[in-house]
Amino acid sequence: MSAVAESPGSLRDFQHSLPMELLKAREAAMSRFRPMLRQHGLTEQQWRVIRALAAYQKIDASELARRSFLLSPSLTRILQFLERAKLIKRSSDANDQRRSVFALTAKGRRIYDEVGPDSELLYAAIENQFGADKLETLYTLLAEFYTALAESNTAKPGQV
Amino acid sequence: MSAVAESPGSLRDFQHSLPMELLKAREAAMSRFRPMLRQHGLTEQQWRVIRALAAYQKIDASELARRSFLLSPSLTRILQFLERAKLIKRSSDANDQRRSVFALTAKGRRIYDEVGPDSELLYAAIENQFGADKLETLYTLLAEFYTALAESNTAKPGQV
DNA sequence: TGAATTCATTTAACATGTTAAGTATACTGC
DNA sequence: GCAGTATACTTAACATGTTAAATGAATTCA
Repeated sequence: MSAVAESPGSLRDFQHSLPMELLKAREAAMSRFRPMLRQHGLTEQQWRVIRALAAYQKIDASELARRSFLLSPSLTRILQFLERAKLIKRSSDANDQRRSVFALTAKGRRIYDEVGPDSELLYAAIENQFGADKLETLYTLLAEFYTALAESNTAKPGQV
Repeated sequence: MSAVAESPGSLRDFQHSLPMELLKAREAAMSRFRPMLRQHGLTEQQWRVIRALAAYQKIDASELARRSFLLSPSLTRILQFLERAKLIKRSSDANDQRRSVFALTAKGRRIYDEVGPDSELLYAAIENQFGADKLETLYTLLAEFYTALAESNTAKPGQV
């Protein structure tokens, strides 16, 4: 009984697992952003952190983890990297010595202002290529999926 | 001019970047599979490789990379791991000395037969919770997205 | 046929993902 | 006010992601 894929059209056939389809779609998009980010010397995750910081000025690591959807060990390393690169500045919360709060430096904001437009261009190209309406539908469906499943899940990235 | 998020409802607002939404949806699903796989001593990626091998008996590394959507350096390491764990067996292609071909061992097939049903249960739960029809729509949309973008992309995982 | 090129896989180096454990600070209830 | 517990990170260890380069075997074609 060698388990060659039975019922080839079935939803959960190999190649058709949901996590893999999500991964493939994500990679289709990321393969466009990654080279651009790399030219600015950033990884995808570093850019997510910078964006979060650009939007909120001063937030602590926990909040950053939630907003950039990173697990705290990854975030710790990324913050160390960005700090050494002088793109962000760390200070400590006076009311709670456990917390560190972070903010973009002038250099960090400069990079944000440089990368932002490039990113918008790529998004626009994707929207154009796939169709704005379908993209909207996809966003909605993904959000619904996330919500439907997240309710009964325990731990998720960004929820340290 | 501190760049606090303008137009909060816009499609490309922070938190609403497409790669991140795809990541979140994927994580919502994977957070269910990961603990189950871990109980069997497998990672997600190792399981993807085993599934591919279960479906195709004997395939070379390039084909495996395509079907499990892994980059070749990752696949190399995973194959070394699975080989040491005696779940797969490597042999060399007589017609092309550059290629290695792989197959599940008896032990490998046993694990496949054990994990498969557990995996099906989790899929069924997700299908149940999100709705089979919406899940179908999501699959379709993801495939369309992937196709629409992949055409003009150059390199993708699994395409070494 | 043999130099040049392509192809399949591996190695290297660094960044992130994932789980578990550690450290220090804050909080809670007695 | 202090023991016990919870919280906010950080470190450790191992697996994978990502890019570039290396190695060795096939292929091409002058």
